[in-house]
Amino acid sequence: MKKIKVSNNVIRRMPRYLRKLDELDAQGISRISSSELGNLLGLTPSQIRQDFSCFGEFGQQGYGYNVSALKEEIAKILGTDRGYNAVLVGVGNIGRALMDNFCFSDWGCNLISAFDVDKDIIGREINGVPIRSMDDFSGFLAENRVDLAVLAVPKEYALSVTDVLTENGIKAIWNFTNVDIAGPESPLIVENLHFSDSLLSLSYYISERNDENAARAARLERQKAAKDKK
Amino acid sequence: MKKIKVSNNVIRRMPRYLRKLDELDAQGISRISSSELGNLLGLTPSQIRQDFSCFGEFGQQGYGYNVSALKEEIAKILGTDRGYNAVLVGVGNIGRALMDNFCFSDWGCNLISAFDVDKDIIGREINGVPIRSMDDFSGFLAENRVDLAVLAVPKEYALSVTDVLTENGIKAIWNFTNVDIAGPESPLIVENLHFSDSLLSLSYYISERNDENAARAARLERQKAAKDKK
DNA sequence: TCGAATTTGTGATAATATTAACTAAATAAC
DNA sequence: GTTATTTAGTTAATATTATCACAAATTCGA
Repeated sequence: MKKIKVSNNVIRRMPRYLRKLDELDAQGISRISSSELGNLLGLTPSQIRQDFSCFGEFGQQGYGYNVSALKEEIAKILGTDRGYNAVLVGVGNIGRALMDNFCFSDWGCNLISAFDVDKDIIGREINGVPIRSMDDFSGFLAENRVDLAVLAVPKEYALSVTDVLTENGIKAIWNFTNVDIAGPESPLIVENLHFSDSLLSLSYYISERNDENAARAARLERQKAAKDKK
Repeated sequence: MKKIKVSNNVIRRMPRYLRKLDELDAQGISRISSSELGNLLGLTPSQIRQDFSCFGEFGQQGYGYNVSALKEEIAKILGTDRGYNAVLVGVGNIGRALMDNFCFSDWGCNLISAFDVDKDIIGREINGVPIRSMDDFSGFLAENRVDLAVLAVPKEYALSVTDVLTENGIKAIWNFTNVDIAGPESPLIVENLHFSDSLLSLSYYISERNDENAARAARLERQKAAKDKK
């Protein structure tokens, strides 16, 4: 087991492993080798073994990995057993969708409160989670451990609300706004879900494929023309 | 300008450049150097120049880059000028949030229709976008060019709906379900927005920092104890 | 107009990340 | 019980990515 800092790329793959293992476990599959897992995920067995080796030895030569044990290990590595408390800031459309649909507890997080400025929804509850006024934010934090804030306010407010969060001692933010809320120097831990970045990447890949197809078609066309001439 | 295949990492950075340039442009800043941009984004100037050099020469020695010209170039690289048509499949919470809040046209996409199976919402319109029945999906595709589908159905239906989409000739999917809808061999272009993966990464980084802090505290504690003893 | 100061684009280099090869342990077959 | 097979963990090799360094082009103040 290596003890050096684990790279970003590895961390980004761990949740995928976890999801796949969950799926296999649900299917009643109890044992898997690195090559089988690699086939399922489109990764090389080497990479999988190397990734796991960052955190320990979870397999058995000649056997492979026990699915449910490995699942537990990875879940633990990712911190799902730490019972982090989250608050949602901004109960607009996205925030609402998260409260309704996203099962925080599946991933070891407790969504303990939501906050908004809209008087019409303050005091209500969605899925057992109360919506409080931003005025009560600081007081709430004094009485509750909060490990992360889910930022889902309209983008115009992203920066000012981030200031409020940091002033109140929030150290980690799950950012759904389309704005970069922390500069390179910031001590905040920020995880961005920039929808537009994602869509633009997709747009690029579509364009790339279209261009390839167009080039291929043009080549065929030229060949055909040359043949007809002859 | 290099003509080799542009790497994934580069593509993932391009949208960030675009967003920052948009911001600078809105602030009336017309000129920027790679080092200034690097400072804003936490990247090295070299990397920025190298990234851009994959696509052409957009700068000017001794001057830097013209913000709005560069913005246009990058937008074009990402395909925002191609007028891609998108359809939304699944008008639940997330789908609804996208229709209400996400401005597809800002990124060069036209959301031309949504589809769902819920009779109560079929026939309605949100933000000018009509909601149709999945029964009409195939017919709609016959009459309209559709470049990508936004998949926002409950995860139980993710795979079966993906089958329907591919059967109907959809080649690219923006996937909001928490499920991997395409294996390694699939010809589909899939861009995933796995919320849970993102949250778990955040959870890891929080845990990592907590552990570091705990280790530091323990070290100080030991030092203090040793000193007291003496 | 000139010369110093900028700043790009790029080839060379350094650093990372991935893949392959190897070793040893465990299992399965006979 | 012995042997062939499987397969993890690890070290080495390869490939990819990021950074450095510098020539060439341009700007800008004097």
